[in-house]
Amino acid sequence: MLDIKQLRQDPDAVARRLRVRCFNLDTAAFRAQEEERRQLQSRTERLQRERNVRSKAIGEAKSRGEDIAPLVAQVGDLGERLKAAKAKLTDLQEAQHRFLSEIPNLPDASVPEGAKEDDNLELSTWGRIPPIDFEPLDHVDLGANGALDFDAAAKVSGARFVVMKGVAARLHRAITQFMIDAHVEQHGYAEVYVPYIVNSASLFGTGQLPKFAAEQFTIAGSEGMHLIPTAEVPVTNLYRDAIIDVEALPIRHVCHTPCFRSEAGSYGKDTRGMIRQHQFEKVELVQLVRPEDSWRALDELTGHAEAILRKLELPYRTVVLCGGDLGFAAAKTIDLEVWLPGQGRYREISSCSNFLDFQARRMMARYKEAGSGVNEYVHTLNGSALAVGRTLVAVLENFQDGAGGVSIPEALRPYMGGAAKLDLSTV
RNA sequence: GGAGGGGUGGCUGAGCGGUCGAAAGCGCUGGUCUUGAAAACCAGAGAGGCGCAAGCCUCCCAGGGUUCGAAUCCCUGCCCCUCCGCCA
Repeated sequence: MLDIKQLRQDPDAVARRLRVRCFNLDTAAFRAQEEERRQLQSRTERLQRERNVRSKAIGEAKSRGEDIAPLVAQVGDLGERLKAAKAKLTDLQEAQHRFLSEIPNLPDASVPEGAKEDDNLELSTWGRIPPIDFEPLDHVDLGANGALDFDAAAKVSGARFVVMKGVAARLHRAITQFMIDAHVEQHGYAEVYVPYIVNSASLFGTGQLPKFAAEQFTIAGSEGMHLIPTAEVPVTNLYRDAIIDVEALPIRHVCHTPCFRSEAGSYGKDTRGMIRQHQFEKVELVQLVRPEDSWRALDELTGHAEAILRKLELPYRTVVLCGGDLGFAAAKTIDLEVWLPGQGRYREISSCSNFLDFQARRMMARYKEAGSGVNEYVHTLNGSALAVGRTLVAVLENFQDGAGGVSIPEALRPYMGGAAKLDLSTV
């Protein structure tokens, strides 16, 4: 949620900045709504004041033992007028709130202009794309002997699911454990376990609602309950409606959850393999920090995600998302893209964002500034570190030996019973 | 699923038709004292909105209702706790 004061002060400036992310802000509508709200609010508050004053006078007269009948008679239809004014004001305020709720965050000044993925800006690359002297297979072919069973998944569930078997399932689990341990032991994150079903208030807090209801899986017959699209939602919302002890900042959580996405509107995109699934696992990093620390925190958090790729010896590049590719709540996002030999290109494996106070304002996550005692919004950040399924794909494709086997990166071996090689020929 | 008890400020918790936005304790902030800290003492401070300001308005889980007036009474919903049942 944007600061409405900033909008009131200079709607055109806000609109200009939103154009970087290809969002068109209707400033005329806002101004009209704001003018009406202002008038209605002051009228309603005048009526409220009058009621308060009169009622108080009646109370005082009564305590003195005087006859209150004439005073009560004087009140007349004040109550009715107040009720009517209040109802109109409530409607207007709700409309304004809805309007405000659907405006995305302002992109940071460093965010490049651009409408789509191709306009993202490469920042750096790491690792050497391995010279493969055979025709690399993609993960679907590598797992074709049953390790990655898309047909089984289609039978029990439908499209965009996978069944992993044997060594593939174990590798998936190993990757997860390895990543969580690294963040807890080396990067200073506190592990949390959270519900996979959340209420609407939580989805509103992180920005998935009201605008992106179609992208969520909603539990039928259970009012307002949704499967989480990412751990970001339950973890960040741990601090909804809270005034956090300043000593507790920065808060850093690592959380492993499945993620559920309807992928509405992505028909025909990435239909092969497990790049885009309705259900996938992710190890997520979430930070809540003091406002002055958030940009540094974004660099650090991105570094923590990068550290995983480096330990896994996976070549990758970092890109900064252009305005048009930026998520609703983010002020800036750095994506990590891993090299996939099977596709011959880089694919997103992590997305690290600074939301500034955008989410905090939606969920009233504050801390009390020492000294001044003023309540300030925290800044929130999160990033995948990493998406587990895509990491599995990257390991399989980058470490394939050309003979149906896959060597296991050093870092994962302790989690694979010490094995150095994966045999995918049978399950 | 059955029966009961609750939801009040950062936290605990009192209030149960009118100077109640709310006692008290803890925690917090400033001061006194101290070499410094702790303790003690004094003072301050709930959350949000509108307004240049003076100031005004809202908020005691949420939504309705009764009333001149609701934290307080009534209805509905949500959530929590205890006991019984069922259960990984």
